[in-house]
Amino acid sequence: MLENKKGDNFSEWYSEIIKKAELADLRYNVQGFLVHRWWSTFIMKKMFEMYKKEFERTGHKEVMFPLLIPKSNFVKEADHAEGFGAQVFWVTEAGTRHKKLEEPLGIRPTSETAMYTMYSYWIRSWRDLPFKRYQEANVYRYEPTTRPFLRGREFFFLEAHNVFETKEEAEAQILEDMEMSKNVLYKELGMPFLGFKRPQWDKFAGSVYTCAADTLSPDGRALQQPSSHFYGQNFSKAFGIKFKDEKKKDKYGWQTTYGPAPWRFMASIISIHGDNKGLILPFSLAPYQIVIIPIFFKGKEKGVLKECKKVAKLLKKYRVHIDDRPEYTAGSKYHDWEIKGVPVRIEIGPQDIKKKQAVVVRRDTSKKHAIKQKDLLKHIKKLEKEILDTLRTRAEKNLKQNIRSANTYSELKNKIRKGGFIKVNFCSIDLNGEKCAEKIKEELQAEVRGERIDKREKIKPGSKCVICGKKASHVVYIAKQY
RNA sequence: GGGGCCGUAGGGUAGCUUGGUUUAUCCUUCCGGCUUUGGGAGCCGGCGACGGGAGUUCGAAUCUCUCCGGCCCCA
Repeated sequence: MLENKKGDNFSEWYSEIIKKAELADLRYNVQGFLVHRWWSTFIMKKMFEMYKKEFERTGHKEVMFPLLIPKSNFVKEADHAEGFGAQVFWVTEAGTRHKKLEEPLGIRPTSETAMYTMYSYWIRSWRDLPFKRYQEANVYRYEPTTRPFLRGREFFFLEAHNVFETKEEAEAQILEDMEMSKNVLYKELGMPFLGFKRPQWDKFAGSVYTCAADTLSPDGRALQQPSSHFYGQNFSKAFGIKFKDEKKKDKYGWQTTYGPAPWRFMASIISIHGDNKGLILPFSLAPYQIVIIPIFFKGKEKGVLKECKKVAKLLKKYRVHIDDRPEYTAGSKYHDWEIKGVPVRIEIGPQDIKKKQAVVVRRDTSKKHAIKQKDLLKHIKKLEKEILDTLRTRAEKNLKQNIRSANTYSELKNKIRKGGFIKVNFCSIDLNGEKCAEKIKEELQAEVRGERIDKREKIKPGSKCVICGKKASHVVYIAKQY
């Protein structure tokens, strides 16, 4: 059992789990840069793999771009340069004598300005389009405050950068992005989210508009997961990404990007699925999917261990680990693997050998069953699916319970205190709604997350903005955020 | 970016107010040995620390400044 309870003190619980599950070591002395231990590294690699599969399925090709961006590239798109300016680390000198570089090199805070100089060389014809590329890249941002897996100065990231012939194709990509988010986050990882089109005042620097998936943290705050940006022709004009169309005319490409961050998925995995015993991992992510604990009794160690190996062999299609450390008792091993979130534990002792069975304990419900060895593989297969379903169902129930509506400002004020998403009528998610959003920010410390894009929500005629009382044009969701 | 708290072995702590009998407390981890294992076992022995720098002082874990790092609340 952890010292902090998830429900009582979420922040402390979160820090404790990171330490005790050996996800990260916080003792490295550079702020915002995290040392990842093997357990979290393995989990993140799995999430990268899942995403790479999605990218390949949807016709993206993988590339690798340099970390450093010359200043002259970085400033080409004015809004982007302004939006990211304060967050860029600059490399300005080299060597023991600190020789000054001729041009400052920015460490990518995101890779638009690295990639698009090359895109302008590569894209010449309508035949080159659609042009869909992605890369696995760490990005670096000088963030004022940092938290492990939530906000870092080094951020583990995938970014897709696509170019299309038409606006319509580009906007369709935003929906495909949302589908990828759903496939990975919801289907594979059991993490439900809401898809939003962000208000204009909250869009990515350089974009026309931004869409994003928000998960809900157990402390009631929204956490932005993958985001997509529709760039229109902002970057293609700034970087000269032009092609000849079928009528030999020069045209600028229409662009989108999509950025899922497995690093931040870790934050949601921990907080959404974890409990007071520690992390809970679905099979797809668990470095060890099954841990076998031999129950040694004096003089019977060899037989028990042999039986464990036999069972491990039956389950060889899974990542099985036999924890045969003799210097620890069974009980302490249970705790170790519970904190780390191993989805299934199997106990094998002299009793089980006699009965040709194994004791199977699932991490999500703590239910314990003795299973005959001949049925074991089938049983685990079932558990693999059931555990993911349980996690997803639990999370979904929690999300649904935390979406509420408010018709008046005082109702909003009241409900937002408990956290979650509050659905309201709102004047506008264009810039002229910003004043109302600022009021929400100042008085309620909450944000307008935007209107849903994964679900059509029409506004009823005659509806009024919950803040200013003027005619409402959007149904928006308001939440406190990370 | 604003505010608050904090930094003593691998982890958690006592000591700090009032500078000096401190050879720096206790628990845990770790190492060696014995013993034990169905929900955090026990005994014996051992290793291991005052975040960095500067200052005040006869003397600094203790006071001052500064840097680095961490946590919490808010933006």
